[in-house]
Amino acid sequence: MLSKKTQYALKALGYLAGKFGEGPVLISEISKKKKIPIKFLETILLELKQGGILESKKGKGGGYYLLQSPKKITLAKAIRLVGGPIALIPCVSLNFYEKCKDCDEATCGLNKAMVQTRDATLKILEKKTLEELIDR
Amino acid sequence: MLSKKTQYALKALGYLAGKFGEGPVLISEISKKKKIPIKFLETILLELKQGGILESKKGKGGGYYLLQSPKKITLAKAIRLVGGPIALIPCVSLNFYEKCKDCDEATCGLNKAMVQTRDATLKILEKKTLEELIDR
DNA sequence: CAATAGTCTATAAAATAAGTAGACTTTTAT
DNA sequence: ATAAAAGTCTACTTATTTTATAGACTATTG
Repeated sequence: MLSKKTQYALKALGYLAGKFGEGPVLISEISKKKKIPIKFLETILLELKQGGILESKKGKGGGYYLLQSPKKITLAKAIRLVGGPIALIPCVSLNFYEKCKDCDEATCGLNKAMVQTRDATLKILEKKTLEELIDR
Repeated sequence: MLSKKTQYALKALGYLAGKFGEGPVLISEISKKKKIPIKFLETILLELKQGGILESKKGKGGGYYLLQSPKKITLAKAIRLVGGPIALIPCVSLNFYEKCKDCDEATCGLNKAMVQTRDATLKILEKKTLEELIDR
């Protein structure tokens, strides 16, 4: 399951995607519209900024905005930035790999099954973009 | 990510799958071979028994064993018994569904993307069985 | 220079996961 | 019968992660 934090991040990004090209959006506006606790949202947006997909502006007229077109940012990328692994077990994660202590990956049946699961998931999450998250 | 508990469960089930038809297997044996803390393993096996895929026998010569052929038990079933949802968000889970507070599922883009992800994952996890987890 | 709005540091509360201890029950073999 | 084996049950404890909050600080604008 995705953490609440990751879900908040995706909702916030969806909102920003809908406002792409319209200048900075207030944290407080996103918080209200998407019902995300504002302080928690602050840290999430900051993380996304440090991850390179958002930019911000301080002072009056400031806020957050997407750095690239929503079409250019995949869900896989967004999830990894705040939520970590997409794979179901560490020994099968591309971006957060950790070796299994007690099993040989070459012969481990669980490993094989999880690789396939990961690939199937990624095939979708790397095709879907933030554009798909815009409210209609 | 699957919890450690779920991973332990799958490893234990893989071990039992390899011994299918050979009578009860000691908890302590599984614990040693699969390096799973024995007390934790006890609770996991009990849960799997209550879930209907394992049976146990007490007393000398006792232990745990699979109730059906390893081929008959899918990974999806095993994961759900101990680990809960396979879907990435609750509003898209078949077995652990929870309604979203603030979004309409019919129009929510995230919902759509997650339904597809879930289906892709399930397609694999419902095909793979415990047989695949047997050490070679 | 005052108001606005994001940033940083620090912490706290809540939930979940992981693991342990020990008494209890059932079964088997002697 | 009875002792040993082996799973069961109840009740904790500890650790980790998640979620959330407070408040001071910094940058920008008019």
